[in-house]
Amino acid sequence: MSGSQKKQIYRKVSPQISFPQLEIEVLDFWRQEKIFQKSLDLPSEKGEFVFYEGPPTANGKPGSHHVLSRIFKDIFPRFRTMCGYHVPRKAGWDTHGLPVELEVERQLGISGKRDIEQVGIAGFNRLCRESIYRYLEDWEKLTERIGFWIDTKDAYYTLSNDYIESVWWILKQVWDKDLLYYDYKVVPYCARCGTTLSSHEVDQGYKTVEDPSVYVRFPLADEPELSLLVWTTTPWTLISNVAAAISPDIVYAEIEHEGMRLIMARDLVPRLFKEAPVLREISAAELAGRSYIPPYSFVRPDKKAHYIVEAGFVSREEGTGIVHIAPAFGADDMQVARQQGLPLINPVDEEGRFDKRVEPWEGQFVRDANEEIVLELKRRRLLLAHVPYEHSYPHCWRCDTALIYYAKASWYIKTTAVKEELLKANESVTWHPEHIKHGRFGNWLENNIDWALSRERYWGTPLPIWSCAGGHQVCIGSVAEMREMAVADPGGELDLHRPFIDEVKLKCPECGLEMSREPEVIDAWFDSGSMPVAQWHYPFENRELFKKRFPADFICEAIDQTRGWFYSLMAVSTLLFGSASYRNVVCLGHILDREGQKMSKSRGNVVEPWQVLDNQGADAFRWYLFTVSSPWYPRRFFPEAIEEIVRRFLLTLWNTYSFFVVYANIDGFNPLEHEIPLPERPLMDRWISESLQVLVSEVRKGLNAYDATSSGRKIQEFVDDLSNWYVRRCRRRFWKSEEDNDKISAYLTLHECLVTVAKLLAPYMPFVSEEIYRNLVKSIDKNASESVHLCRFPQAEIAASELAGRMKLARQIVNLGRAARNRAQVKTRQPLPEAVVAAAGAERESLQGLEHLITDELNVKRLVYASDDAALFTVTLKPNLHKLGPRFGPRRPQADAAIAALDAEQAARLLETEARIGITVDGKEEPLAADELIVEKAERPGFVIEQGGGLAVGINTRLSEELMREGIARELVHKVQNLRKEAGFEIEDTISATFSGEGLLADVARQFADFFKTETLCRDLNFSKEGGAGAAKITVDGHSLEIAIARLS
RNA sequence: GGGCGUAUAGCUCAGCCGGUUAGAGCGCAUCUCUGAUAAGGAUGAGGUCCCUGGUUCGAAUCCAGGUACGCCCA
Repeated sequence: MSGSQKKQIYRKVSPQISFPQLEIEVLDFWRQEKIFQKSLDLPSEKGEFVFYEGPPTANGKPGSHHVLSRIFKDIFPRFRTMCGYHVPRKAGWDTHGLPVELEVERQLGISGKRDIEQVGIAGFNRLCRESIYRYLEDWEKLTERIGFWIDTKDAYYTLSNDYIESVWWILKQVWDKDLLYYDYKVVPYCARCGTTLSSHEVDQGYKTVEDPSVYVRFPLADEPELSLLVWTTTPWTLISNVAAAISPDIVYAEIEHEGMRLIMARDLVPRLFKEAPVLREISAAELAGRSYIPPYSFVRPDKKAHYIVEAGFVSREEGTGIVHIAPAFGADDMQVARQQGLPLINPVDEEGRFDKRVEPWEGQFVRDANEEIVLELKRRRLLLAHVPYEHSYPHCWRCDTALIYYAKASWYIKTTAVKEELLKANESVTWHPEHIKHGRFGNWLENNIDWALSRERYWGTPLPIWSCAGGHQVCIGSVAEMREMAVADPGGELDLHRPFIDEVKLKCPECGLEMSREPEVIDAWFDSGSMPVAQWHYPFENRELFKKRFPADFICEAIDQTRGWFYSLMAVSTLLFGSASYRNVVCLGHILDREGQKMSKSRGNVVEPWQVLDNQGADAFRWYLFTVSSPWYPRRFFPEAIEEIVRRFLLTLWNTYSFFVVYANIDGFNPLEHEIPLPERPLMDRWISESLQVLVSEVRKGLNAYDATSSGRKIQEFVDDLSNWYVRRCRRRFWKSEEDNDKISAYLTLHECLVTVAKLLAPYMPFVSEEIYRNLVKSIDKNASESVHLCRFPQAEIAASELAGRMKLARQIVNLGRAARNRAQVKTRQPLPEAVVAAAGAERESLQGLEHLITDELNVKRLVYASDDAALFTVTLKPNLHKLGPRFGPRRPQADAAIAALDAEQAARLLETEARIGITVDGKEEPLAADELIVEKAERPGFVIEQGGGLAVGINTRLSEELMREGIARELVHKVQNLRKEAGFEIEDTISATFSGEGLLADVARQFADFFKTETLCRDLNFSKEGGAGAAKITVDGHSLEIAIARLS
């Protein structure tokens, strides 16, 4: 029977594999056969599993950090699909907002709102719309290449009219609940972009900067020789000063310093001055109400100002205990001003520049004026000290300009009114990792402030609020409503963006006057938070669909979305429905570079994903990200790390698979033609099959709990066992010539393992698992699913027995034996007479049936159990602290001593026979049970012994003549195998061999001719005196022989 | 200043409920095996388990305080 004449059942598999190449082929297959669509069309007995895609801003090329979130968004939906759920995956794109505008500003070479308006809003917004699509192709390409199955054909776009209309509807609901209001507030403001930033935007731009901190003197009006000492880090706000705040809880003091009399908090004096005598103490009550001479008087206040007020927020830790108040530029200041009826002085325009009232610095950006203001104060001898102050200060997350706090009117959503509901909604969410729930996210909700919704910008969802000169306002909730109320219906298709929407005038339902739209657009975060509703154009369409797909079972984004999308989703759905829009969140950590720095475009340390995808492939990339560490930990990433994955895991798996295919093709083995029940298969098969079943249930459990990491690691361990123990130990069963049950069992078992592993791996590594599945299953079974992704996820079928433990024991013994052999310095190819295992009765029993495995692996003739330990080992006794610690407590040292005093060997024997032994502690008899002591054995000379894990294995190295000759025979086989390999023969090729020369080697060859012929597939063995041409000379232990081989078949 | 997280071998990471000699992979050195493997195996070098204190018979593990780093807030 020659294998090569049989039909090749499986497609030939090369051990030389290019995974990227393979993946491209699989992608083609998916595309052609519409496998993703088919997976959505599968019968779904478990119902819907709802996934929401957090819309990325396609405002730049995707990087490796996007790969991370996109594959985690992929794995769980794939898994759920295989478990029988219907998992629709609608893509989405975040298309509005400042980033887009900035990109266009750059493109046009303009900057700021004035420029934009000069260009014209219509043209500008048209460019914004176009800019969105520029990178979309890159995103879609990457998405497909990494195997992220998401429906990009049916994506939602936040810029679409339908989407906007849904957002309007949401805002109308909020309006109707009276939660939308317009108010002055001091807000973080980017003067360059001319816009207010929401708190979650501010979060993204903190940077450490150095500002001038100044100590300034405010002379009292009625006592100019006595001054208040005031501290501030924003000198430019002194121009807008209206009051000085003190704390009723602080004791103040009058001090003398360089001839000046100053007032400040008593306890802070030593921090500022080495030597400054306290003249007297002053209570806050004494100071309150007194007037002082303001540092500047460019602007005349319209109300009483420049006196001392009391306020709660004044710090006793920092500064002087007296705080300068500029209501236009500080939230606390504004609050005090409201309470005290103080005026608001704001000589700063919307671009952050002083207006003409501040003559010396007119037109200067306020922060840039700091330095000159400090100098000017110094000239007037109002400045006492000027100390650089390093602190974390917010910057615009996009344009990097330092923000200023600025009194502005804008639209707010009163989220604080639903704070309790937000907290309640959060309780219904399962967070991974758990600590986010009551940590970062929970705290954020606890400290909730109203959502600053409006942006004085251009490219965004327009605020659907119109107002009239009569002071009336309406919020419209649909396009139809707008048309109905319009003075003149715009007719036809209307782009709901600015400037077109601004041209729509409404008739005031109350006074009949013409209403104009409020010019603002809304925060793009509100767009993204609206996606559960707006992606369906709900409630105008898809009412049923929306109900079915709300809330999401699963969402996944990086940790920076805590205050971003995670919050906006939560806030919108709570405002609308009073509940959360997601049930499970996987919150990913950031990807860091080799040095542990966050990857970002500005740092220039972004690893191009294509580099990895082209060299190592998507599966390796995915596997690395899934298994290297917990997904919520920040992880360092560099391309070389992926190479190890390929070598250690992918190739191991691939070669196991290729091993199967090579031999199954030689034997024409088709698993469908055979059936051998597991209990009738050899022990090795039962062992690996049981391990597989344990693996299946663990992986299922893990993925159900959104834990891809530990499940993945377990699969990796299994593949290692499969390759490096099962296949290695069972090789001969595959290439022996008899086609008996033993061989069939091996094939069946390996086939089952590979197929099941392919299915387990499908959500992780969708490409290679597809290849393995299709070749091993689909090619022999027309009725099988055409893709592994259309299969059901494996389910554990049999319970594990004690086999795993037995195998572990055997492998431990093998490990010890190998170590012993190594130390004995005898080549493994040289058979040795025996291995001696010292094992307890129970252990011996559990090794039954595994002995040949050990002898074979160690290449020894027999396995012997040491009947009397004392003959092989010296014995020492140790206390079992686990037991004796609790029992003796503080008396343990004495107990230890008593144990040390025992005769170890005698005691060990006693323990074995009686299972107990007595010691005396503090004059008291204390009987010890066997498990309260640990018996350790040490090597005795004469054997090479290794021990560990309570086991000991000795190798007997005595060599007989016969064993020596057998060793030589194996050496000859080995050399000939190498010759075959070098000659490039196929594994199944038969050969003829001619040995030339006389002496020990030839002699051994004759003696072991049969063995030699079987091992090397030699059909024709000849001996001659003289070597022919092409013969190779081999040498073993100083003896030599020439060998020539030739292919027969 | 506050919150959350992290800190274990040169690198990447495991170490549950406190327990005996703290592990794995990669890398390095020595040896070895091999007709599936780009692999496998053995041994070795390499550790202040971030620091300090506490609880305990016993702490990498629990508690408190601190340091460093990351993210977030003020």
